[in-house]
Amino acid sequence: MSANNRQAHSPEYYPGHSCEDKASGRLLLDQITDKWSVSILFALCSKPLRFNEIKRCMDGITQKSLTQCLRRLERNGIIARRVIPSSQIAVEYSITPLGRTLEAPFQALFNWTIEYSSDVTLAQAEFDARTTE
Amino acid sequence: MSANNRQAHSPEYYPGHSCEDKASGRLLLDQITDKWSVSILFALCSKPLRFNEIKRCMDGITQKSLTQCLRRLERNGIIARRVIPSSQIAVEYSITPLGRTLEAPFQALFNWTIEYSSDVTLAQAEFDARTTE
DNA sequence: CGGAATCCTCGAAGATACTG
DNA sequence: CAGTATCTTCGAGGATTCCG
Repeated sequence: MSANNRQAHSPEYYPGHSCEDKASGRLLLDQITDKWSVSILFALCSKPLRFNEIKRCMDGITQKSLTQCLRRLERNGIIARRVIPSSQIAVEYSITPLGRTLEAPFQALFNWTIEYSSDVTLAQAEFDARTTE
Repeated sequence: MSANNRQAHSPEYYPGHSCEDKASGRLLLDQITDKWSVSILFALCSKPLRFNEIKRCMDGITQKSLTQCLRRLERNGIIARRVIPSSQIAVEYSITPLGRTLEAPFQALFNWTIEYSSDVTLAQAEFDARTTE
């Protein structure tokens, strides 16, 4: 807001929040807006899924990446991991109440991609044409 | 270098079913939810800024990363680049109408990080305690 | 001032193999 | 089935230099 002050080492250009909010906010965003997390969260929003079920949805993901992503989401309290004892090991992942609170913001972002994807595509084409000539 | 040895990374389009929407949506999300784009967009929401002004805001960003990020945002039609002829070259970056439509979804996400950061921190502490013992 | 061009590193992500 | 354990590669990102 009132951020006309320019300093070399402590930029204060942020509307309404302090530097720490901004930095930690971005750090947290990095944790949850990565390549797969949004898709995984959406998948789990409808119903709990098992490891390989998720893997099948996220076509192209490796087991390692999926494991890492699920761990991070679990650590951040977004999803829950439940081991189902049976003849074959089964692990069910489900969304937590905290994870539910992310559904709306993510949906808003996703809706944006749907609504404006054509505008973006058009802008890309124009940019590419402009820079190729 | 030969492309033979290189594993083509898996195609992102999947025939037919509902995952396709999410996949393409994710591709677009990857373009705009990267490490710096959100912060840059927020910065430009208040007012247009010049290259080094943005650089000063994004503490820690390198010139190269900033250039790449600005190019991508410009290509996607989110921001506009305007060269101001003067004794010294000046380049002003501003948000486009299309970019404006992203402000609300991003703000929602950012507000989430503010609102629930303590919950996440708590979840992390519990997870770490659980997995250390 | 606002970049482009190089060089370089370092860690994320892939491939593969093994296990409870 | 749901992972772990290694090894390797590869490319994004940092540091530096130069330039209109």
